[in-house]
Amino acid sequence: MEEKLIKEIPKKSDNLAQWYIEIIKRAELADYAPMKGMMVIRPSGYAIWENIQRLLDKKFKETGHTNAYFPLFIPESLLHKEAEHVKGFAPEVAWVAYGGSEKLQEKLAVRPTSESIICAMYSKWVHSWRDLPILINQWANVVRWEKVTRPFLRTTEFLWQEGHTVHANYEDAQKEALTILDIYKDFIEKELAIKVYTGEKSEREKFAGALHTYTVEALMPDGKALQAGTSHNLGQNFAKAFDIKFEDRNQSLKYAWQTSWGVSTRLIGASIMVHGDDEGLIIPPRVAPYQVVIVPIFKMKDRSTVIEEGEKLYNELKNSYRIIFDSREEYTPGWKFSDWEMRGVPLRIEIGPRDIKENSLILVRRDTRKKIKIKREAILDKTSLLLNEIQKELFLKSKKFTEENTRYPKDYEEMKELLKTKKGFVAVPWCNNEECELKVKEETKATIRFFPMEEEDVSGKKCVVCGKPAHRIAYFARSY
RNA sequence: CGGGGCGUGGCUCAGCCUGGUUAGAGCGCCUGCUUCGGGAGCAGGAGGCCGGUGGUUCGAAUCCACUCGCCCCGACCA
Repeated sequence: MEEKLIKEIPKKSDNLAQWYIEIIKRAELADYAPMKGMMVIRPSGYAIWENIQRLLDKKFKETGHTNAYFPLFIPESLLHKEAEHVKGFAPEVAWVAYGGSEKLQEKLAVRPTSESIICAMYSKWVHSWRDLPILINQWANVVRWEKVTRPFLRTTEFLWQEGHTVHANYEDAQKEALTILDIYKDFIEKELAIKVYTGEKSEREKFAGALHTYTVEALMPDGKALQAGTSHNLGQNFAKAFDIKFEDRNQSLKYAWQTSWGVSTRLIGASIMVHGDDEGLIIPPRVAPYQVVIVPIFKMKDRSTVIEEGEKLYNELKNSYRIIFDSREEYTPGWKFSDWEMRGVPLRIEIGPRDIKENSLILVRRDTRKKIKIKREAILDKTSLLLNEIQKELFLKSKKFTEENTRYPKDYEEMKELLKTKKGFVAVPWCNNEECELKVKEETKATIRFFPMEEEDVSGKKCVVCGKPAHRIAYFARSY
């Protein structure tokens, strides 16, 4: 039992990076495509994404957003309209220069994000204050020519949603950006069971062309932070560049205020890393492709009875849960146990002659791997109860880890020591000076991940690096 | 993009240093029988232009050059 069953995969605790890519391949979430930096999201991985889409999309709709779809290609001239934006994305844009054998008059960028093409359309659609707000989201793929790639965490092409909204004033845009930030936090904590911090990005780290960038940051088991989602108040930067103007109630012409925000398939990567263990994946019940697996156990003479009872059980549960009945005969029960554990199915039901005779069932939680014997008739209640408990406890575990690895050093020396030995987040008073930020980066490789949303009182406190009066609390960490 | 490592059946690898008939193992896969409450057993079987290109040689998985891909560690990013 204590012996490691998954062969050929390093222990998560020994080598997170290796474990991560091996488990993705073994659990068939994704596979490497024959092009550099690209992957195929296989059915098991895509099912998680579909669950993420379904749950998030519902929240977007509830808050007044609608979906649309904009083109994959962006003419070079459009991409260049907002100066900061181009500068930020230029190194990682893929270009189309030919249509068939004809050289194009103007190169087309494969969208690295869609601000420019969407803003070009918005400038046609926005005329009056009555046209506002525009609250559009799109589910799409984008391409960024990254140098270093990792499945789900950073690939050349990835799937995401990007919301793009237009408002009549700063306050409305700001409110939108923060509403979305809350949706992201709530979603990641409740559905993906990952503890996150929310905060604002520093000038250096903010989105190219944004006024404010807000972020949702999660801590991975190796102590590195992962940006799990971002929400930007774009101010009027894009409106000015793309000429998005409207006439307000007082008949004066105003530039519009905008936001954009997104989360990507990176969330799947975060979930894999945060919850998995040496036996494989642990997928939070709320997004698991299969929430329950039924494994029948039988000797040949019991076969038909057990299969029959198993099917009955399956039929009872199939309308309430995503469930699979693994009646394959070419594998032994023990093999199936390990296989489904590796694939991260949160709950397993074992049914065999003994259970049928005793009118009972064995349930096994993926996270604790504890066997629980229950009355046959309690199965609906118990399934619901256990899935909820697993979901909750996965989050509590993530929360505990994140909080235990968030530290408050007294001075710069201690901060450097913590970043070197313990990793995780360090929260320190900060002067808002980029020089100090760069110094920390140089000496510790850590960057400012965010300034927390809940403003802390820093009066009388001094910047941990330079000793000048502090403006805010900053959370530093090494990051993905 | 710099430093390091690795490419040999589906997977993990041996063979390479010191070139020489038919390229090996374990796992997986296929067939059959027996099994089945934590990765079952036996018997038989299929599957490989040794990442690619070029060179050296009578002869290359093995030596040389180039190239592509993947992983790890650093500089940039969801």
